[in-house]
Amino acid sequence: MAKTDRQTATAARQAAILEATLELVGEKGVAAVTMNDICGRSGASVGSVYHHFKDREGVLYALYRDCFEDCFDQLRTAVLATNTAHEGIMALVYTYLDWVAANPSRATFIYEASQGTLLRSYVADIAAFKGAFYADIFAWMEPFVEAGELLRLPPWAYDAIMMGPAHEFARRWLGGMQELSMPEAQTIIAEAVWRAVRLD
Amino acid sequence: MAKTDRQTATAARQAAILEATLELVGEKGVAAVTMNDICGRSGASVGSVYHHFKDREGVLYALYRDCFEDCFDQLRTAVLATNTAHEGIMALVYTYLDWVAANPSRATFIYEASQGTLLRSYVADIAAFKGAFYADIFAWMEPFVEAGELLRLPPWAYDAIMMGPAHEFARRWLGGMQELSMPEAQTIIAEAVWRAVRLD
DNA sequence: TAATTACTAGAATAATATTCTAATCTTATT
DNA sequence: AATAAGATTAGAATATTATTCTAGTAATTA
Repeated sequence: MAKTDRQTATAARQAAILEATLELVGEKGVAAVTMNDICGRSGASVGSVYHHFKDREGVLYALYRDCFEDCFDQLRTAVLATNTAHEGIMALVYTYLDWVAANPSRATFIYEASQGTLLRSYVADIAAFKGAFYADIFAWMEPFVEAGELLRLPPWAYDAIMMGPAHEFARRWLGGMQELSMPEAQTIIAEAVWRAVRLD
Repeated sequence: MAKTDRQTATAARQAAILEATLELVGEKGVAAVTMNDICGRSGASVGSVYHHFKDREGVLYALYRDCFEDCFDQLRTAVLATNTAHEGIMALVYTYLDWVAANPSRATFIYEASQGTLLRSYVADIAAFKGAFYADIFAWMEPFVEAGELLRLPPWAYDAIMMGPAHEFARRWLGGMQELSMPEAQTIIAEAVWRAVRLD
């Protein structure tokens, strides 16, 4: 079923709006991006933007979701491809920080938007797709936990312990501290996480 | 030198404005708090608020600073009172999460405001007082590093590794997941951090 | 007491998000 | 091909909000 002209045009316009928003957010930060900015940069009229998205928050949510999906896909692929607990944990940290380095404006936006009440109306949806991702990761971990290679912890604790350090570093790196060496950080953080969760 | 009437009145008004802002931020999130809200809740007129603070960002910065100072004071006191590396690391994590549990709206606000570009004009000031805090903590750690009890790492790595997991947990706990047990989290996270940074 | 400075008030202005109405363009149907 | 239906666009009108401005009041100082 080939796409109609309208369908491709619609997709293109929505993509243009989101792309413009991402650029602007990278330049001025979420809080400073106005609907006018978005219209100007994307070439869409006010009416057009409000036709495709419910409101400003709707635009931001769509962008948020796109960014998250991109990141999650890479993490999932990298982790599920490994065969040992150690490799998997390493892959998680390394791949995440690779993604951050490769997509700084997306990463910055995710951190800006995750926090706070910017996407208040969408918390349920966000929780849903994050949950789906973690379910995959937990499924990957379970055999290693069962085999006594990884600590058994409540689910929220894996998130905090395995991703907390990388997030903390990424926030700082993105916040203008890019002279910090990403490869060095990947090694140090991944090994620290491994020490925290390995069992033997 | 006793305070004049005016000085106490000024301090009271500024405190009222910040207190109102904290309440509002707790109720609706930073992004949704308007100057009108702040005036209404605090009883100050528009002119008064703008007399005491440069602009909306200025109000938020003052509140941010107050919150941070309160938290830092407690952490510093708790950590500097310990005598072993293990006790110090435990105190850091436990005290921080105690503070979060005791001051949920302040903690929420700090997370909302640290991220993103909300306090853009004040990044330098913020970096300065954060830096002063970390300097104290590093000074406390140094002897233990020297003695081979704690890993020697670049400074940014201590922050990421020691505080990352607690921050990650706190963000989630504050974001409506308060059924997660804080005491359990304190134990699990503090021990994980200890495994990550101890040397012997 | 007079002058100065700090503070307050709220109307006026400016910047923004959002809504609305009327067009135009695409697709499906005949 | 003509037409109807729905999707999309445009931009003016409205509403909300931050900020500025002007004039006043109260406290402090000389």
